[in-house]
Amino acid sequence: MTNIQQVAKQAGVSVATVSRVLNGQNTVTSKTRIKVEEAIKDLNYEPSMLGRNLRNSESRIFLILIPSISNPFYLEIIKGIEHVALSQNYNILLCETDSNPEKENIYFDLVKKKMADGIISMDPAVNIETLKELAEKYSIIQCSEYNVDSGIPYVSIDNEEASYRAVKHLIQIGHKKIALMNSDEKFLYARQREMGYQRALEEHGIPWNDDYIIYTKQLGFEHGQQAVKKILAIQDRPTAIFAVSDLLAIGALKEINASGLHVPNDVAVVGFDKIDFSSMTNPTLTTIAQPMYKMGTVAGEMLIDKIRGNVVDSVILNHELVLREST
Amino acid sequence: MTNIQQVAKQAGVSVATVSRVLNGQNTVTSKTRIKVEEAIKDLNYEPSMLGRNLRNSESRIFLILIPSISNPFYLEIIKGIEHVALSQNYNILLCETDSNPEKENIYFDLVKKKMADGIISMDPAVNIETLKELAEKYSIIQCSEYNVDSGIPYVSIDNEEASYRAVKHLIQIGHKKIALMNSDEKFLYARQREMGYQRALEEHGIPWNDDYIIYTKQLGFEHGQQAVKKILAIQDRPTAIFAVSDLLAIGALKEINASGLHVPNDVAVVGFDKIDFSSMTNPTLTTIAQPMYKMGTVAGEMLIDKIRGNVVDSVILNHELVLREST
DNA sequence: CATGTAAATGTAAACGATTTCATTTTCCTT
DNA sequence: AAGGAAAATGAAATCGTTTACATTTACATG
Repeated sequence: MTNIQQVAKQAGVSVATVSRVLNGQNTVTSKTRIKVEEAIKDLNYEPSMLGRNLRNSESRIFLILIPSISNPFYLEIIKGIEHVALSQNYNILLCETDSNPEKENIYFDLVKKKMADGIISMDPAVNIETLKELAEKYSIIQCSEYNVDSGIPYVSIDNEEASYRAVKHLIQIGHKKIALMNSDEKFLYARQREMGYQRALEEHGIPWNDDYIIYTKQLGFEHGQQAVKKILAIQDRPTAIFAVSDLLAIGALKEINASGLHVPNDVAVVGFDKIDFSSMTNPTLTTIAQPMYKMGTVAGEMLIDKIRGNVVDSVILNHELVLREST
Repeated sequence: MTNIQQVAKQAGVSVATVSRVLNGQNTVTSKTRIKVEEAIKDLNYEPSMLGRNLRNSESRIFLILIPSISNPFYLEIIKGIEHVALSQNYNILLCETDSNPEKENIYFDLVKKKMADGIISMDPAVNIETLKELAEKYSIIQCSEYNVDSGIPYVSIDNEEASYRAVKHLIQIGHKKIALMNSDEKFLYARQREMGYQRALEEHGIPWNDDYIIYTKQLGFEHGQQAVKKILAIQDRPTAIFAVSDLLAIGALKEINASGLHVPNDVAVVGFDKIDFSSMTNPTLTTIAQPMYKMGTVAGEMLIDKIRGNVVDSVILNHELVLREST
């Protein structure tokens, strides 16, 4: 493996000069620059990031924490992050935590060991105390999932408002018996979305019905199936369901179909996230579109800013209600 | 940031001893080991991977090349790779190439720059010449998608046999007019699966019909929709479709439903890959299960072997036909 | 107690880049 | 041609580890 010394020797200059050429500094005569460039080509030289990283005390790697790689919602965000990262010569290390603290710690260690320059956390189950502690010494951004008290900058949408709009839509097309398929209330977004649901009902004078709110442990397809069974079994059956995730909604869709009921005639369904698959179901799913790609790019930019030592502010992005066949 | 020097000073030993404690070498007295461990705790010391990586000339990072992060097929493989990687203190850098040579090169450069210790390529569109060249100097494994001539070790399944089994299943349940929804023939797996299709037909004396073979540009949902439209428009309409990817099959499913036909009564559908979503569709999809997780772990182990300088052999894993509602 | 051997520890040189500061070269001015 | 300022280049330190080799320590043996 050829190194910078050998290039310097071949070109008849010092390593400092080679380094300057490598980094495009303009204090190099074009004559010597050419000499160096030829030497680089002759020797097939590729500068080692290992040396450079040590010297610069950086790894040029972002850590991205996601609960599950199988949830398509995150993929689009990741693409956004990646775009920004690559453009600034960063790379991303994808870390699936499975909401498992042990795995989480493996990845946190990575930043302590200087293997990563910063973290973008999208894990709602992340140990917020650990994260806070880490944020004192390292650059961290929360994306989509966040915790205000932590003081860690975040990028997200207005969950309360989005949820309000979704439920209002159901009300406007004539529904009064609207179920909420929520995830665990320990998550901020779950509480926010429930508040939006509540506000929409109140505003239209629809009485509150505890039975209409079902909590699921996770956001997966199967959990949607299970939850909808409970909903369909309610005596005064709801005519509409608002699910806080597309995967839940798709699970519901499938189960409603299976039970012989028709979507949207018997039961209307609204999802949340606008994942790719939400347009592939039968019927296609009305859903709240989060600007996922944008969220990714913003998070990426925020992290770079933070790494550079700047103060960064949290950002709230706009969402959108996408009307499709399920309502 | 505290370094090994400071720990050594605090513990009253040399850096060599600290390093030995860090790496669990047994030539250290338990008395001094304890001294060192206390110093580490006192100073909150975390060894820097940057120094260590430079010294060891390694990055402890795997590069994983996938065409598209959105295709769930790859996710399961990645989980397998990750499992092995973590257990051996490696981390994975996920690289979505979009089958774009430019992006591919960005990532290839990473291994040249020592930012990665090896590559697992799953991209069928990878530039095989570049890969071959790279494989002379660096550790590379092909996973799922491969090229025999390249001489680069691979792990995959027997595509021809899998395809044969899928088509045979359709024949056995009474179908004679079986369409093949294939991807571009430039891919080895596409040619292999077509051969299996052909063999099954021949073996059962079913005449070949060129019209029944449709090629799609990509493996996405929309491509399945488009392709199935062509198939349904054929005069002598097929009663069964074998699609070489679940996403294609799911697209077909949706479109067949939309056209008022029934699956499997009017048209039976078989997919390939057993992605998570294939059990969420209506009806659920009969498909070929590839041992994706296993493929990942094997690929990971092969790569580690290769990095260590061993000779590694290619591996063919078993597949499985999963019967569900669509046939 | 001296001696030899094995075990424990230390010294210093890598690894491969960047960068500060010192030195040399260039080139303009008189 | 001499002098001086500015530009180009070089020498050497530095980043934080690991490890080959040298040295010291511990301990058993005669």
